[in-house]
Amino acid sequence: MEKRIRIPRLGFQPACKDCAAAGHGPFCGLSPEALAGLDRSKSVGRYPRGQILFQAGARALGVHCVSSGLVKLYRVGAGGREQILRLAGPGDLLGHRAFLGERVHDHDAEAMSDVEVCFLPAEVLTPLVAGAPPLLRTLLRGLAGELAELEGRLLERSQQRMGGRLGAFLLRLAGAAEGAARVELPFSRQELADYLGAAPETVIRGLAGLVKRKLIRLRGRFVEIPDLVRLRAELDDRAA
Amino acid sequence: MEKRIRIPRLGFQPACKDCAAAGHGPFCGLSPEALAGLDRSKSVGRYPRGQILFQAGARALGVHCVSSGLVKLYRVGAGGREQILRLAGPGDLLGHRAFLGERVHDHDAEAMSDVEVCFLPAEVLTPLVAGAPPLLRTLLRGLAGELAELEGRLLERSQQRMGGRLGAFLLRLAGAAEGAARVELPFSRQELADYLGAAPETVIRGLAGLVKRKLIRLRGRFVEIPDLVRLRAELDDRAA
DNA sequence: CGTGGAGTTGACAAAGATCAATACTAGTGG
DNA sequence: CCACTAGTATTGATCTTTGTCAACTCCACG
Repeated sequence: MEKRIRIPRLGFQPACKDCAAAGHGPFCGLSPEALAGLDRSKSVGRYPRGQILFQAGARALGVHCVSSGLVKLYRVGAGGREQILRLAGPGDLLGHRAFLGERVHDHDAEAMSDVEVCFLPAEVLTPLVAGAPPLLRTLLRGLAGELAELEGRLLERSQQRMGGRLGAFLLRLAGAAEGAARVELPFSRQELADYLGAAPETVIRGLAGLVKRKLIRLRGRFVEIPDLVRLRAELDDRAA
Repeated sequence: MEKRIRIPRLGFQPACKDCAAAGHGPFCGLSPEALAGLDRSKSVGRYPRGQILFQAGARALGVHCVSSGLVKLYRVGAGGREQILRLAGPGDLLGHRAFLGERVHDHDAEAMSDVEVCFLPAEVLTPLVAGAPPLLRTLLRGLAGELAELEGRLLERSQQRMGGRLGAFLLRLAGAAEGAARVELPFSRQELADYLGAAPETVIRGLAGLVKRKLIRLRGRFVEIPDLVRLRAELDDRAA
């Protein structure tokens, strides 16, 4: 998001304190010793434009920190279209979410320009995190999870129409149920619309569409899903 | 997100360990002593449906944890329409973002049903966070910031059309500049579309529209904004 | 000069928004 | 127990925005 990429072509290794000095790095508040420690344990990679840094599904082996250039983080939706979730510029972290939260990357990272990226391996970070109070670890995990969910909704919003979004939402409500399910909508129609980002009428028509295709039945505030497997399948097929 | 609200009408104070036992609370991994400590320092509030727990702009005085019922977190867009960002059910935290990150709530919280909500005041939490390694604090702050940004994009996506979203994006690129600005789009048109969640043609037409209204000028990859104030004003006015 | 890829424009189709009318439903007061 | 009313849900008609597909332009590069 910053003005522009200046490749420091003098030093071999960018020093963390330079990133921190720029003011936007994640390590701003750290002591000089801590920064020097980071410098010792990190490695630096240079990647050409177009290079993939990691892909969804891969385990996080550590955390990246962009030194120069821009990296795009994106998810690929059903139709193969990308949703760019975030741009990471100098001082921004990559892969921290997977590392802190859930083990596995849920998006891809690709260099949009030639980039220089520092890498802090798990060996360095794990003890740091392990030593923290459990409450904080829990908070980190929680925030990572919220972020993942929100990114999912952003993807959904741009790449699915109402039917698909509704179906996905109902499946989330149904949770891990098998076979059939009966879920209570915690919402008025207006609120459902506010959640899904649409007009109430559109939501109602979406529901009506699912009913017509016999994927759900409406019983007031309750929704019956006679066949979860079929609903899931229909959603995967096309944007439904 | 869970099945339904059961108000435990026996005990006066819900115990944290009960939340944790349910498996989804944020305090699952904590030791029994730690949980008991939380119980001692927390207070419990009961609110009727429709009650506002906090509003955007208010300082976070601590962190809430839902014990029973459902709370909706939402932002209100320009036209007064709500975008629901998250539903918080039993075991979910509220207001942690503002507390950990930025001081001030950036969304409202309202009880969707009668709710029971525990409150952990800042006095209890601050020392806990203050004692943590700075790196973790930084990570927490970073994640909180990412969430805020993403929520902003979700709101934008549902409540603004292409012109507005483009304008907002350009203003973000321009950053704190005054008067006029000239920003470089770090994207191809296709990538810009992937970022904004639209077809490339729609993006181009959106840009063309802004050009026609003389709010921007296109110079290849660069965009000139002759009058930032005017652009901002137009965006605020209507969904533009 | 071609040639290929990105960018742009136009014509048309589809999804969604908006506005107005109608149907439900739950609560209220006879 | 029956209207009556207010609020919510639903439906229909119509308009706007966006997506899709195809043509065409504009460079950059060989």
